[in-house]
Amino acid sequence: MLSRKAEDYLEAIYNITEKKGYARIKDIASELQVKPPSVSEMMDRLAEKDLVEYEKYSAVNLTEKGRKIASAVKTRHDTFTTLLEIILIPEEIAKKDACELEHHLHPITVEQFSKFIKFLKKAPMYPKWLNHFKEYCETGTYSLGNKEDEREELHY
Amino acid sequence: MLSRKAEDYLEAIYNITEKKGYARIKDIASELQVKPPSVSEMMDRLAEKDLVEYEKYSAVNLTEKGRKIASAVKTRHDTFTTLLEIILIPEEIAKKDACELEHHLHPITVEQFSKFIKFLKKAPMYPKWLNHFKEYCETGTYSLGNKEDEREELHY
DNA sequence: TTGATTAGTTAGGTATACCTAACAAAGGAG
DNA sequence: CTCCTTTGTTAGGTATACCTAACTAATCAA
Repeated sequence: MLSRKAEDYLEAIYNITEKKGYARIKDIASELQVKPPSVSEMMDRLAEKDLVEYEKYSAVNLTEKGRKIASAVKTRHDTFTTLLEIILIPEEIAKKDACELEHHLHPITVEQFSKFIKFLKKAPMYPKWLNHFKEYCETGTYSLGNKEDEREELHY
Repeated sequence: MLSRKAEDYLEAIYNITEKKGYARIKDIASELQVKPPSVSEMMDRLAEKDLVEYEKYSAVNLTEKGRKIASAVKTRHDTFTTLLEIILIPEEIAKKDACELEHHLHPITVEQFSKFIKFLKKAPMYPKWLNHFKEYCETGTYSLGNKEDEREELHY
């Protein structure tokens, strides 16, 4: 089993490689806010598990196996980013919290969150619904001006 | 700052104390699925931080400070249990995943999840809406028998 | 009240994941 | 082509959180 942190490193390498074609130790260190020796150490461990190709003093590449895991982690990450966006979490916080969420939840839970998001977004009323949630957050009520409206709009 | 695990121990002590009036080392160990020495060690650390009262060889009690933290963690736990229930996660998985979710998410995120749940549950359409989500999970569509219905019911 | 059982502690060890300080390799500029 | 800067590694240390094995305290039963 891969540790939470190992997954973080794979995802970071994946993102950096997407952006600039290759990942150096210092890129990974800066992405994950750790010092280079921590990265070196992790690369040794990931290389041992055949998740990265890594020659000392040169760039790091994901193996096919590593790339698959990274991409799965990224998908989970995107799912949770979307969810946090829906519940109106400020971007900076969402970024951090998506990282917390993307590890160690049961695959069924991740899948259900993903379905839930799709379910919400698919409904044509979704934008309106979202506004109502926004309003609910601000005012604590569903009220939309008058009771008639309220009764109407409650039907979400 | 308190570690994720320290919070787990506090919550466990809180739950056990609620149930049987006092918490023994072995109760905590069995609740958290660890061995007694791990509990002893953690109790020393929690006692040092004034979160538990702990005399060697006797029961453990939360201090006022510890009880406050434990109760806050429990509230978060309940929030996430409810959320996982809404998205139809089987109980056993939900139990584990709520524990994963209850730590280290930004307070704003926890608060918004909580508001989100209240928002969903407050709507009179909530039970029907839940059934539609259930159906969506099973069939992948909103269809409810015929197109007329579908158009109608899409308005969530 | 003593002796076995249960409960808890202590000592020592493991794994992860981080750090700093000191050293080594790579690569560009003169 | 050598020197300097940047980059990366190695060595050694820290903290958390777990474990097993061995020992000690507490408790209950005969």
